[in-house]
Amino acid sequence: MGSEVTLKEIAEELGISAMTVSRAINNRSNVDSKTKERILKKAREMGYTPNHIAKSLVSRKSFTIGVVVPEIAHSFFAEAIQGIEEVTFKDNYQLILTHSAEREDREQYALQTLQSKRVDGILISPAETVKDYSFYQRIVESNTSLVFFDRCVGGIGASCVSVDDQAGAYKITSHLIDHGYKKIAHLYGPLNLSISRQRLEGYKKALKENYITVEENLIVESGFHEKGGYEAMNKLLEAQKTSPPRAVFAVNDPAAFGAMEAIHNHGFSIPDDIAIVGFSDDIRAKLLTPSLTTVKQPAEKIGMIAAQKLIREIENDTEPMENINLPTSIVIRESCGCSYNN
Amino acid sequence: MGSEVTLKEIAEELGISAMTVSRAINNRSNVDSKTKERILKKAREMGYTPNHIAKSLVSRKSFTIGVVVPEIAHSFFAEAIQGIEEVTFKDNYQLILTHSAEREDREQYALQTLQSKRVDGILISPAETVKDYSFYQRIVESNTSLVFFDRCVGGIGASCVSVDDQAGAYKITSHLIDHGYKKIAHLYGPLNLSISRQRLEGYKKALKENYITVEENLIVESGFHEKGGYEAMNKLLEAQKTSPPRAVFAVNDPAAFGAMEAIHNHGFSIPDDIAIVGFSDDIRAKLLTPSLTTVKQPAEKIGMIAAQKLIREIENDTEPMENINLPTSIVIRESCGCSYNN
DNA sequence: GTTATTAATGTTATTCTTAACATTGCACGT
DNA sequence: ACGTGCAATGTTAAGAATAACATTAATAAC
Repeated sequence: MGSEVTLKEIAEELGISAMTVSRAINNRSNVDSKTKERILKKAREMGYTPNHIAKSLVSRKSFTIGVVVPEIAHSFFAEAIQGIEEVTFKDNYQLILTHSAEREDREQYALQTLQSKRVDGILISPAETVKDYSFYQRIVESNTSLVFFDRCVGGIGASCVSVDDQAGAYKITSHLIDHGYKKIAHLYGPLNLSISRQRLEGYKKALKENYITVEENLIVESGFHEKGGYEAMNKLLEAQKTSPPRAVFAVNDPAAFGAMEAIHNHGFSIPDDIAIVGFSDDIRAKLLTPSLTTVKQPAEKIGMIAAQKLIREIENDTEPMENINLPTSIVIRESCGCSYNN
Repeated sequence: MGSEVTLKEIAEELGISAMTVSRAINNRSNVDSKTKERILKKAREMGYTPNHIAKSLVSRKSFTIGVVVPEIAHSFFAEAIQGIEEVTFKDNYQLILTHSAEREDREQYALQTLQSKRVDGILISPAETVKDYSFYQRIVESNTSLVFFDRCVGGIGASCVSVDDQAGAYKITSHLIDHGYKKIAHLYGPLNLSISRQRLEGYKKALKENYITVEENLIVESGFHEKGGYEAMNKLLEAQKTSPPRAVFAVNDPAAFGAMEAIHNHGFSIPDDIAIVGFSDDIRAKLLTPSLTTVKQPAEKIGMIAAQKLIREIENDTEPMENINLPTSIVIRESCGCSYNN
């Protein structure tokens, strides 16, 4: 934050008041066109840059949006952030980016900092470990706009933009059933997050509608990451040693990647012995051998729509709370047992 | 930016001055411990959050760092950003993230906005189209710390953190030569960026040291992205129809991905007909068939070191300008012709 | 020629916090 | 008892910009 030129300094140079300079620079009416030109010229010469900090203090508006994600370097979030930036850039908002590393304490710290910076609104995808929602509640009550994306927390009056997780899970589980598989396992995510619950529901619904009994011992918690997927799948294969599941639906692609490794390590072949599908369409899904059949989430679009919703809530007090679910599509590749070219 | 509690309001509630409240909250000495407790209790009750905007105005320091990248969703930059955030988080700086979409006008606009927001420093990886460096010059002169990362611009007195591109290019080209390949092409990036020039130099150096003539018609511009790599490789294969190159060194992995597609489309096999190597170790490199031999850049580490350097420059006026080159390592996979397991 | 009107510009106060200086009041030494 | 010293607290101004109100000067209207 170098020493910068101020309106007052321009005014002194020209022997006029700071107010007139302010008016000229903000292109208000009621400034003589000659004066205005003199001012703009001098401002350029002196290298004036408006001070948004002072502006924000006066206007009580920062044109800044806080973003909190569990991981920046995960392709879904990186793409979502890119979508968010695309929208906020157009509307002249800046982005303060923080990441929680899936830790509740870091997330709370980040939220506090964002409030101190007086962001106009917050976009958040909560850490998977978060149990205490009172923090979100307080933010909403404090009159800072808050929009969840991807991972939603209901019941606190904040909007959420996500995909129709249940429908996506239902569709891809049905696809496994269409292959003729009966013994289908599910690796589920943290149940405090609605996306995990929704995907679990979609899985169960597909089984029930096809008269397949839901077996609780085929439903194992994996979390959202490779390691958890690997461990969960190992556990499942150890427990079901005599008759492993014929197919697996993992809560997301990273968990599926981990599970695939476990399946290989147990000497099974994918998809001939065990088929597997994921959820996300991670950038790596199509490159694996075999490539992973999965549910495509429009990550960038989720980011864009969430940002648009947030900006509307910031700029319009009567904007209603809303849950927006974008449609998913299933991406058929090899790991489900379909033959696949490309 | 909701209506928030101020120091003054706390002070009025307690019938004391705002200054004392400020002192208590900032844990200064010279506040009676009983008073302090009363203040902290009341502040908690009233839900006080310090106003960093007002603080910044007084202290002329924002504890904010601007980051400008060409693309957020490219794995290298996503990882670098994660590294940056890791460091800035520890030192209590916040990150304002912008992306230029490889466009000079957007980059300049972003830089202007960052200056308006009075960031304490800027980390930038310039867009590949940038021709005019006077903008960077002015930022440095205006006394805002500026550190380049990955893509450097020399001669304007700003530090840069990158990898030793020339050495990396030299190593991987030498590896191709060790395979016995003689006719080795290079797809190069925008030459206004030093990383492109350095990699080109490393390539040439390896050829020369091995008494292989550098043939200009084997050196084709591809840019940094899939599409450019695809087109450049096509062009090369059309031009050299009778005797295609035996191996290709692409300026980065995305360009290599594009080139691989072009090679396949021409009916050649990788690596048996044409070997190819890249630079970056993109998250997808190991998953391709064949997997891509490449130069590993420690993306997250580059981000961390760049952030550390910037913070040192912000906090210490005498911190010297410095070019930091992190070592690269080559990652042997299949596309170079090595057999490879894993 | 005098007043009404309005465009152009200026002044003051405000946003929230804190640095710098000012004041109060108590304990202590002699 | 009286100033000294210091801890605790208060007051004022500053930081950059702007809203709200105030003033000036010039033109228009009669």
